[in-house]
Amino acid sequence: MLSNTEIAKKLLEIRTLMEMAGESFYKYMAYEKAAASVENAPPLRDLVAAGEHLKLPGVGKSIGAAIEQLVTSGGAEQLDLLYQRFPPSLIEVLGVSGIGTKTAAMLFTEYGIASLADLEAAIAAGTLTSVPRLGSKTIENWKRGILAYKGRQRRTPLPQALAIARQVVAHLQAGPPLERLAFAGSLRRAEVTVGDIDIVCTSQHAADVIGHFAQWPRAEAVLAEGPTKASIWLSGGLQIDLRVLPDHLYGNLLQHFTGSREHNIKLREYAVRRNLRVSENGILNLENGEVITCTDEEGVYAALGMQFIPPELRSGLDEIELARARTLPVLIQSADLRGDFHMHTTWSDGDDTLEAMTAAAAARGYEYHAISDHSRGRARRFGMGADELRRQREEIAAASARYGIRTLQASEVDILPDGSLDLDDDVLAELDVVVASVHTATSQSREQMTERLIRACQNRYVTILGHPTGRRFDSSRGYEFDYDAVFAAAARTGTALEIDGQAARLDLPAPLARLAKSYGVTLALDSDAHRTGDLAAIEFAVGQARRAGLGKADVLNARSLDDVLAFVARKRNAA
DNA sequence: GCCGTTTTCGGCCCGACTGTTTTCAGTCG
Repeated sequence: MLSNTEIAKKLLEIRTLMEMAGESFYKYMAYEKAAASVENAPPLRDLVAAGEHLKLPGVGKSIGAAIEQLVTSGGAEQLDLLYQRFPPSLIEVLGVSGIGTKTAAMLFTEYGIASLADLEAAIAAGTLTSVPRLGSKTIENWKRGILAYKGRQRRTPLPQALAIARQVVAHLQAGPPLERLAFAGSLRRAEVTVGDIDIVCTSQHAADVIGHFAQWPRAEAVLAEGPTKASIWLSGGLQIDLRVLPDHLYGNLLQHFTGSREHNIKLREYAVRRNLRVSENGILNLENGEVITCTDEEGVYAALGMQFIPPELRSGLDEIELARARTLPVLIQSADLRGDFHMHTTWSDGDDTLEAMTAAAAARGYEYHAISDHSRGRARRFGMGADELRRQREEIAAASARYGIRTLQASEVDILPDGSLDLDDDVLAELDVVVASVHTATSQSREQMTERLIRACQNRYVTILGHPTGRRFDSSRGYEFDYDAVFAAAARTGTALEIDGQAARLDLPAPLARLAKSYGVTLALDSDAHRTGDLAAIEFAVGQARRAGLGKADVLNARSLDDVLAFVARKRNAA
C-alpha cells in the first residue's frame, strides 16, 4: 500500500516524464500541484475509499483517476505509457544538480544515456565533449553533482536541520554587519523533514555577507554565488541557500523565501487577478506602476487584502481562501503550553534524575508536568512495576514541593500485543495520568494493530495514546492501522492522542493530527524527553500542531491543571 | 489538467544565477 508521500512521488514522476515528452507546461504543472496537495492530505487510501480524493485542491478527473489506480494497484496506466518512451532509470539522472528535463531528454534521445551509470560512462569516455552548448565547466559540475547525488542522504529531519542552521547563523553573525536574519523555507514552515536550509537576511553589505557565507569552512562546495544570493553544499549533500536584500524589503523577502512553492504560486495567481505582481522585490501595482515594499510579512498579506497566514499553514491547500474570508484558525503557540505529560528519568531509561527533570520543567515556567517512566515491559531492565511506582511517588512529592510545580505521576505503559496493558488497572488507578504506547510486536497486521489500539483507548485509565504511529526517522516506518477507526475510538472514549516532539519521532505527523481533530480528538503535545536538555523538543510538537491547524482548545496541555484532571476523571468515571 | 467573489473558456508566479553565449535557454527554488 503506497503512502501519500509515495503517491506524491509517482505524480511528480509523471510530471517530469510529461515534460520530457513535450507536453504543455500547464498540463504537467497540474501534476506538480496535485502532488503537493497529496502530501498534506489525509491518507489517500481512506479518501479514495470514500470518493473524497476529488475534493483535494488541484485534483480533477484525470489526476483523480491516476490516484485511484496508484492506491489500488501501486501503478498508473499513464505512467506505464510514459515508461514506453523514457525508461524509469532516467529519473535518477535528473537527481544530478544542474541536469533538468530538457538536458535529460536530449541525453537520452541523442546519446542513449538512460541511467546515471550511462552518464558516468559517457563522461569518462569523453563522448560528450562534442555536444553543442556543453562546455568543460558544465561537465565538471555534473561530475560533482553525481558524487553529491550518490552520497546524499534523504531529506533531513527538522531537528537535525535546525541544529545545522544555527551553526550557519553563528557563522553569519560573526561576519559583516547584518540587520535582520531569519530561517525561511521548510524549516520555518516546520515541515517534518527539510530538503535544504533557506536563510534570509537584510544588510547594507550584501556582497560581503555573501562572500563570508561562501567561505564557511564547513561548505564542501559553492554551487552558486551572485550579488544577492548564494548556495553551498555540505558534505552529505545538504544544501544551504542564502538571500540578502536591503532591510526595507524584509517582509517581501521573508514571505518569498518561506514558500511553500505552491503557496506562493497560489498567492501570486490571486494577486495577478487583482493586477498586482508579487515577488521578493515588492508588490508591483500593474495599473499605476507603484511598488509596495513591506518591512514585515504582515504587510505583504495585508496589501493583498487578507489575514496574515502563519508559515506553518502555507502549504498551498486552502489557506488563501481562509485568509481572504478571515477565518484562519488561531493556532496554538508555545506560550499557551502549561505543562508536558511525557518525560523519563533515571527511574527508567532517562539520563537525568527526577529532581533534575522537575527543576527543568519548573524552569520552563510550567504549571504542571508528568513523570512518565516506562512500565516494566518485555525484558526492559529499568521499567517500573507497582513497588517502584509507590516509592517514586514519595520522591515526586518532595521534588514537586521544592520546585513549586505540580508534578503528576504518570507511566508510559506498554500496550501489549493483544491491546491489554503492562500494568494492572489497580496500579494505573493510583496514577494521575497514563500514557499508553506500542513498543513491541510492531509488525502486526493492520487489522490486529487497529484492534490493539482501540482496545487501549477503551481502557478507562488510558489518558493519552503515546506516539500513535510508531514511526521513527532513524529506524522504523511505523505500523499500519485504520486511522479513522482508531481516531473515532479516541474521540468516543475521551482519550487524547499525542504529538511526540522527540527528534526521531514527530508523531503524530501534521496531516494525521488534522484528521484526528476532525474527529473531535484532543491532542497532547509532549517532549518525550530523556534528559533535561530535551524538554525543549516540545517545540517540534507545537510546530506539527500548528501545521495541523490546532488551536488552544484542541490541546490538553494548554488547559489548566484542574481542567486536565477533570479530563482524566471524566474518562475514568464514564466507563 | 485544473479552476472561477469580473471567467465554465481562457487563463495559468516570478526572479536569480550559470554557462556559453553576443541575447538567452536551462535550471532552480
